[in-house]
Amino acid sequence: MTSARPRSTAVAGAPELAADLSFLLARANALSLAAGNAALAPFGLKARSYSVLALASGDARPAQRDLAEYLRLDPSQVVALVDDLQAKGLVTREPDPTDRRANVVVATPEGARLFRDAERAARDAERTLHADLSDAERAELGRLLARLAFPG
Amino acid sequence: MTSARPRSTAVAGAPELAADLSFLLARANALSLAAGNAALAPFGLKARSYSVLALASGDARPAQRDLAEYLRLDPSQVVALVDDLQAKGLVTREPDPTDRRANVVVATPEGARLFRDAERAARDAERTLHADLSDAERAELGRLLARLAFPG
DNA sequence: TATTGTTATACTCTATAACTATA
DNA sequence: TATAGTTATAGAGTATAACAATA
Repeated sequence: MTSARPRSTAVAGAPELAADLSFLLARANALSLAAGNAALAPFGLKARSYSVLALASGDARPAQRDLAEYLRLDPSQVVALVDDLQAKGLVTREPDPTDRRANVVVATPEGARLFRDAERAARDAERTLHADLSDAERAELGRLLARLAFPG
Repeated sequence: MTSARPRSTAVAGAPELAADLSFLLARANALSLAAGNAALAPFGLKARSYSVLALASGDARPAQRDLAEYLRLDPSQVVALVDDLQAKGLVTREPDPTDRRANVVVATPEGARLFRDAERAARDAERTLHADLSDAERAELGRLLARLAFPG
């Protein structure tokens, strides 16, 4: 017979970290990332590759350097992510007419289609994970997080 | 002469991810983690070891398994973290009188002292990072994040 | 001179399985 | 039979430096 594990409860109420925004951010992100990766797995994507595909599917026509900045990745990591997506036929590297050093990353039609399907699954998973927040609270959280994520 | 990089701006305004709570969470966390690790480096700590030291400094008397659950780490990672802190004389492993399998992790006096100093530095760094949020907004963000971080 | 993309390398982090001692 | 801690190991993620082509 297992006891009710009172120690665990004590830790859960510990004041040392519960008031720490950085810690809450880290823990919420860990849960979100795990749920997101699980939702994206059937599409052969992870959070990273999904993000690259998302930006490649839009109108921004990002160079790899833009992806690195926006996603806070090292340019060398972007190389590997784009290599992988390109090998799967989901994105292409197009020469940037205004800068011959740069590759513009663009989704193929299949890539754009897969992104739309994956996006729906990701949104559903997020909705489930945040089920106990109201729409207004989700919107407020998004506004506050955006100010932390994009200062200045 | 460098141009104003209009592409970057276009990506920053891309609607594909900007509305994605998971993405905002990931990006905000990445910035927070980088700032936190930088602030903790002078103390020989990182976010992980700081969190362990924080819980060991409180009254919770956590077993390693409690630390693993609360910090969302694998128990084998906790072993390495506690080994490191113990080698530095900041925490000790005490036998749990109620369960001879379990080690209770407790801060030494030096550990508790270092934590207090590190905590101040971490709080200052966080305050700087979140300078454009009001106290009320910070509190609201904490409430919302706590509900994501500790569902149920 | 500086920047984009690339490669190579090393380092950290993470996930998994197996083992021991206890429960 | 299950759990706490440990060990080992492999894989993923991250950071760094160097290079060729181009700006």
